Amino acid sequence: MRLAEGVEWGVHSCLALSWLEDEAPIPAARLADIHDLPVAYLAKQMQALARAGIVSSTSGARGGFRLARPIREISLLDVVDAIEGGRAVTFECTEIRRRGPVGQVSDSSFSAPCGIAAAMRRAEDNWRAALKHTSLAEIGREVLAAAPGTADATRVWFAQSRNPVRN
Amino acid sequence: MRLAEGVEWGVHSCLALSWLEDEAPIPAARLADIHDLPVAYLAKQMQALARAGIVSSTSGARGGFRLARPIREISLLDVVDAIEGGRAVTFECTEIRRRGPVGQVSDSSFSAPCGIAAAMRRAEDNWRAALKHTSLAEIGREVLAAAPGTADATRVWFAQSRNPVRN
DNA sequence: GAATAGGTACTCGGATAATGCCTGTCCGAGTCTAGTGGG
DNA sequence: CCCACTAGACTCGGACAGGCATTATCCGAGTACCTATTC
Repeated sequence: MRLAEGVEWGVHSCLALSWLEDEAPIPAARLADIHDLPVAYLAKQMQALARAGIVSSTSGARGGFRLARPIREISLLDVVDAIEGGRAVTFECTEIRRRGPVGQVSDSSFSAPCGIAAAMRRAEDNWRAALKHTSLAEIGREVLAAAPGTADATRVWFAQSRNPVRN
Repeated sequence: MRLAEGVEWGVHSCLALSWLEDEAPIPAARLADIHDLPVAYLAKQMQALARAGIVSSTSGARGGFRLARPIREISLLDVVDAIEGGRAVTFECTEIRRRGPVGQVSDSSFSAPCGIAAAMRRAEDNWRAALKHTSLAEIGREVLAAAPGTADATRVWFAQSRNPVRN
């Protein structure tokens, strides 16, 4: 069970967008350059973030992505759900309790959810609660605490490459 | 992100083993019959449980599986880790923060873990703690509360099919 | 000189292949049982 | 009658394919900008 790595990309990209607080949107290609990621695939993840309303997209020349709301109002859960398509459900009960001879014999009403599913649901709720409680702003602070120069370096690199030399 | 469905099978099988508290081990084929599961694949899951020390296996005629310890001493986390092979890690940091131009520029020591990984780790710890706190005995009680006849039905069916008619 | 129309380049968006993991299956090694023959 | 041996069958264990989700990619639709032409 592994979370899609697009989550990591999405969070880092949102952090970069917050550091590059600029009036102009930033295209996916530029965001991909920052972390040396596959352009097309990151673009796909950004589309997911746009659909979820985390970032807003602008088409055409000088277009790109920008944060749709302050980064402190974006939770880690928002990004996870956006990338995973809302199906970030760790456990899906297949109701095998109903199958087989025993399931046939005990005709009990299965209206109550399976005990396994209930327990898994409780654990998953804890997981989601922790993710919801964490904002990208907090994560950004942690990232900068570990590597303080990152934000400035991002800004410097972006300014230098703003008008790239054409061949 | 979906948990392997073998987890559900493993838990139900362990519950069945606890209900069929018998001195004799129960072969995987019999366990598979209970819930109408693919025999070979369930056997594979049972092997994983055996490797993890949750059940003990006996080879040869009259062989099979039995619980290695009381069911109240088996946590849901034990089963999840056993089936998932210990790699039930929801998030794996690929350290993209080091890649790309910015990562190169900011030569900061990356000894501290990435902020994203840390936040994910906290959420995952909550998840694992909830799973660890839940014993299969509790789940069994919930299952029986929902469908009270299950345990008896399992015992009856097992006794009836103990000496199956050969063709 | 200013405005407008057209062309061009750039960007997102969704539709389309390739890869890896989970699912599913098979056969061989080992072990216990049961039957048989001998003491 | 009891014991040892042998043959048989049963069970687990690990090695071997198939299906599907994730990963990765591409091309088309739309938009803004820039340029050239006209008034």
